[in-house]
Amino acid sequence: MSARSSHGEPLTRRELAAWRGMLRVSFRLRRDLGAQLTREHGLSTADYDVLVRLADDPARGMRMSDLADAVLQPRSSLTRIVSGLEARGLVRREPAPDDGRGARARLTRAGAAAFRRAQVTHLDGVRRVFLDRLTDAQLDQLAAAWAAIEE
Amino acid sequence: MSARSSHGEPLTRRELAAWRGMLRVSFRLRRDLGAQLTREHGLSTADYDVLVRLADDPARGMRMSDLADAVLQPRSSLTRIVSGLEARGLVRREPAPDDGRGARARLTRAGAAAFRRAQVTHLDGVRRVFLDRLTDAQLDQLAAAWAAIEE
DNA sequence: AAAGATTGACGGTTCAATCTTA
DNA sequence: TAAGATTGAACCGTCAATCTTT
Repeated sequence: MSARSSHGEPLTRRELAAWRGMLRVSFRLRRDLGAQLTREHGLSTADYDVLVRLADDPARGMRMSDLADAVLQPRSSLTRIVSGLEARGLVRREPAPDDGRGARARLTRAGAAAFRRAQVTHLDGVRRVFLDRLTDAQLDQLAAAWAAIEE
Repeated sequence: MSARSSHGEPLTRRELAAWRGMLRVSFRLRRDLGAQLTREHGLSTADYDVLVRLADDPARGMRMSDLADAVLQPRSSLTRIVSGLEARGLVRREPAPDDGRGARARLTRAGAAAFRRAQVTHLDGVRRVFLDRLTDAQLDQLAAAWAAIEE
């Protein structure tokens, strides 16, 4: 039974299987599903993540700063992503109503429609390569693990 | 009890927790540990992955094509990565002994030493942000999930 | 013709510096 | 002075085209 490694030691077999497995699976899935989004909808994974958040509240949109935090991107990356979406007419920028420094990003009608279309094929992909291969118990185990890691 | 979603439907709460959690955790961990590698050792995550593989057999090294498959990178990406490592004296390229088209990449003495140094702080990081927060049972559950996903 | 590997060009990401308003 | 946001420049990763050897 391989237990746990400590400082200076290599990982045990059990630790390696859990850690390298996550790296491999998440890398491949993000890459393959991202390629599908690009091929079929012209969206990068980062684009899609932003649309997901904006679709939570299509009427009000979101403050640029909050949006950046929500999608785990630096402010500057978010600016590029939103600029790209705006250039394609999927998102509109508006000055923040209460704070002249800020800006809000909001889905356009076309953006909402594009998102709904992309979401259907994307979620089908997530089910096919991830959810359908796991039992209900495994989904709960994974969720518990993520909660433990994020405190 | 939320069961399973199907075509055209949004994900259930259980499905969302498992899927989004993995995306968030793997993205953050890869990003933060990668930043530490860059800061303290001047290596990208991709550099480190290549060194890990080459360190498996420091004497013989590895065929470029096989190395690319092992680290899940396209051939062209691997060429860039190895060129960078070679420019810093950590890796050496040699013509394949049996096949004039091929090339082998092999760790230099300095490369092996740099890898051992980086590995210590990297594995400490992996333990701190990932392994130490999970029970033995959870490690086994994760490993089983990765196996199910990869068939 | 096919396989191994590399290169040119492009898009995406990020840091540091900058601009604007509070 | 600080916060919100953007921009310039550099870096990385990838595709398509190319070169070399089989």
